[in-house]
Amino acid sequence: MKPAIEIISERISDAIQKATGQNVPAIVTAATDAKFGDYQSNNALALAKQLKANPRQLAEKIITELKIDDICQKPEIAGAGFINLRLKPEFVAENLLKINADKDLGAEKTEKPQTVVVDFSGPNIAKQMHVGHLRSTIIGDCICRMLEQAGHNVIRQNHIGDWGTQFGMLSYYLDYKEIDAFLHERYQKRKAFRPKDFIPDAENFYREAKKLFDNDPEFAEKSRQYVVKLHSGDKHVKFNWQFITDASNEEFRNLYERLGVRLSSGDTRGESFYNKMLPDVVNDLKKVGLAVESDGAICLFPEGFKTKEGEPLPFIIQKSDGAFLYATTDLAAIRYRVNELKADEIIYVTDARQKLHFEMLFAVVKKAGWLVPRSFSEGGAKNAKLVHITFGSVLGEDGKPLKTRSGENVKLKELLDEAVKRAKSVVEEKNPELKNSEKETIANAVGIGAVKYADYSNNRTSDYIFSFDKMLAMDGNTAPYMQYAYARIKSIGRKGEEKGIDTVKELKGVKEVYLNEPAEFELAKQLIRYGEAFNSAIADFKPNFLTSYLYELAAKFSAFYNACPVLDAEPKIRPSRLLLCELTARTIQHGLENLLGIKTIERM
RNA sequence: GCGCUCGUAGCUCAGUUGGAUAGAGCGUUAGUUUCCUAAACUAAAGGUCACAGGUUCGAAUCCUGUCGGGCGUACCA
Repeated sequence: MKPAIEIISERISDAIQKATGQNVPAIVTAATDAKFGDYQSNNALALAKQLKANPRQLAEKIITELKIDDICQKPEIAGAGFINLRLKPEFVAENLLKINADKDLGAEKTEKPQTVVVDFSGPNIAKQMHVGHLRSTIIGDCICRMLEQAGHNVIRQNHIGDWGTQFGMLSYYLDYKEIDAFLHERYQKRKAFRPKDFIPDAENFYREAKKLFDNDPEFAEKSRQYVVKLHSGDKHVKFNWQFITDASNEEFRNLYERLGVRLSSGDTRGESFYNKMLPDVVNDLKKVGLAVESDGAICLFPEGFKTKEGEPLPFIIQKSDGAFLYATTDLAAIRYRVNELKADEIIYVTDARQKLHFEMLFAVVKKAGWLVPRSFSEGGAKNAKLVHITFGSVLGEDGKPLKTRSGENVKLKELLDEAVKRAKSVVEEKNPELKNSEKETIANAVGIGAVKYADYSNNRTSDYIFSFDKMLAMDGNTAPYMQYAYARIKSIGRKGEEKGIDTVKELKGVKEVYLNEPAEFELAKQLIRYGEAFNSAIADFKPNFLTSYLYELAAKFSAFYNACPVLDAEPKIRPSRLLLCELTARTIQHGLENLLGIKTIERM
């Protein structure tokens, strides 16, 4: 089902074609001010410049050709040449019934589904996830959910850091401290010892190992040998590696589940997965003359990148000691995704600091011609599209990157625990009579939802200041406000039952929609715009377009709720009001749960 | 040094790609409850869109420069 704004755009385009012979895309936006109507077209202003015509006269010509009386009232020309459009209540009412019949409430499917690989989250094994992983994980998940909603074939890839020197270091440390024997024993009795219980220890081990690595040359040397051993498949070292990897993955899965992020073990393709492909990556690039040696390292020099000294900036794919880098792994991953996963598009969700790396990476693979699957190298298949989606940092109240008092990264688990704890105390205060299990459910939904919603509601590209107080506030654009609006609607259903009103039956029987009260009409117009909001959110991968739509919806619902009794309405209009409630609840639920992965609750 | 990015109300942030008198929330002030969850609603006050030029019918948005913050810039990811 097409959003109103798209139908209007098409009509405007046609009218311009007829009036001027110009074939231009329509410029239609939501009106900047309610007094100008619902939508406005600014085409006349833009065209007048090109055609050296008077914009108001041009607007006149356009609206005489404009066939839109099935949707809008008579178009008005205002100001310098704006065409203002006001939706007809009949059109809104009819659309309300249409979205009621649509399980996706007007969110459109794409005409050409693509295979899209989304690379996100990417934590490191042997370490707990921290705030630094929050944004990639949840923004990446939201992007996947939106693409899936649009009908694309989405392949999630969790590029975890499970290889490299830091692991050799840790693995050797286990032997050095004779911890491995302990592990072996425990690992045999898995039931009594879950690998994830090991993670907090692993982190301390990691810290100590790092200290030794930096200060003890012998330890450092041994660590490097362990990397080589792992590389060559040494059974003992491999065992240590596997144990830590399993433990970490279990920990990650727990967090993803809590966060409502859809990432399973099947989506994991860590650095280790690509390890065996790395020599070929380097050799193939050498063969075609793109990779050359420089200061002992194997590098590529994509055009347009400079060092501090103004020299060509290298993209290093093999260090002078022979080791590979993340650049090498990323190259191997692109090949795998293009050739094996058949990606039409690859999306990377990382923080903005990695911008340069991805610009260089993309330049290199384009030059190497790796974006066309090998089986199509004679031509035919088109280049896979590469996209780097960036985001800003999470800052503390002091405006600096969020850290604990001791200067460490804040653990994601602890952050979520705190949010849930705070939500719990609010529930205790507001609704002490609820069962404890329900309080827990509410606290989890609200606490975790608040953290996610706060992130989503900020512009993805800018930094934001993390504040429990703000994200858990009941006023404003927050998860609790959205969840509260939802819970109130659900409460109407329950109250109706108590009063002996069969709301389900009345809803099924609704044939006519009454939008006579301003609050009803405003809410209805917002409801039919869900598809429009979805389209703009997915176009730029900006979740904040969705949250601001949902917030406006909830605000309009609250105004309606205050102004218009539902259960006590006259029998004639009650079904119509129930429909407004029902559609609001479904839209909030669809947006929150399907697209943002935030739980709604029946009661709070 | 060079590159990227940001600077919008006291605070936290939007601003749909160049449109009309720049919008929300918090906070402040003033109201609303015999009524479906007041975790709500209604309204008011609050702005040199960092600064200075330029482009044009029109600029928070585009171009140039200045000031200020953040990030990146050859073997970490």
